[in-house]
Amino acid sequence: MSRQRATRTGALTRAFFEQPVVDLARALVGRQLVRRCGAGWITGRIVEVEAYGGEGVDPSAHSFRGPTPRCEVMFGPAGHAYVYATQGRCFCVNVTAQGDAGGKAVLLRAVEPRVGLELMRERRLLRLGDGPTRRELLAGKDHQLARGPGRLCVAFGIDRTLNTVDLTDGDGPLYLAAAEQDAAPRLAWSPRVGLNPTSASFDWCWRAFDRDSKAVSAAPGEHFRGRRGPSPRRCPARAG
DNA sequence: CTCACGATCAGCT
DNA sequence: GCTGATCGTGAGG
Repeated sequence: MSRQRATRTGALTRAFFEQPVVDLARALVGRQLVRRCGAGWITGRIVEVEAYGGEGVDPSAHSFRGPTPRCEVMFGPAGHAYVYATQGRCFCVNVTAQGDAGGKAVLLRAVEPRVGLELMRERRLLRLGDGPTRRELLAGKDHQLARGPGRLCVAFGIDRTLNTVDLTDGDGPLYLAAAEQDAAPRLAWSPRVGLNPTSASFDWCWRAFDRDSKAVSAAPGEHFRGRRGPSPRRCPARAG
């Protein structure tokens, strides 16, 4: 899978992103997310993602009913950022997949911090009151800095101004780079987080995560009010 | 216009 | 571990 040529900055090339969306999801786990901040950098290792199947395929994709001003970028070329505000409080960042097929993208759900921890901590703390979450970060639980799609965007300074940016541009504000040399993650697959467990698409195991990372976020069904989903083991583990 | 929605935090049990 | 408050956008009346 490492036939992608590294550029000067190590940015992944367009061909990498032009894969079927579930394949792209699999391939993204273990790669590095790189955020340029002025003279400095923030980087981390992607440990959890979700594939979204696009127009007419996936009822939980923003693109299901076709392009809207919000999700338009999902209908463009592969390898661009789709950043949206989830009901106000947070942003989420997605990576667009094969551009000709209509609205397919991979949501980045969690990252293990590598470089720029101080800046990430500063950004997270800026938005917190004096509660348990603040105390956790001050106690050195760095795996919590970018655990979850909204927290990831806060830690990396990702907001709607980065919507549509080209993630293959190693000179840009945000891009994706090759994995560290050691890291072939042990992958597991599960239903996506936050779906109603009674919905048909709950059975699609389109969430991929690194079984060995503490930075992986919620279990499937955890955020769905009032009900617990079936165990992830119900999903056949797919070959990594 | 109203309504539903998802991720997070704080506060409580 | 659970619950309520909160926010911006899209969809429906």
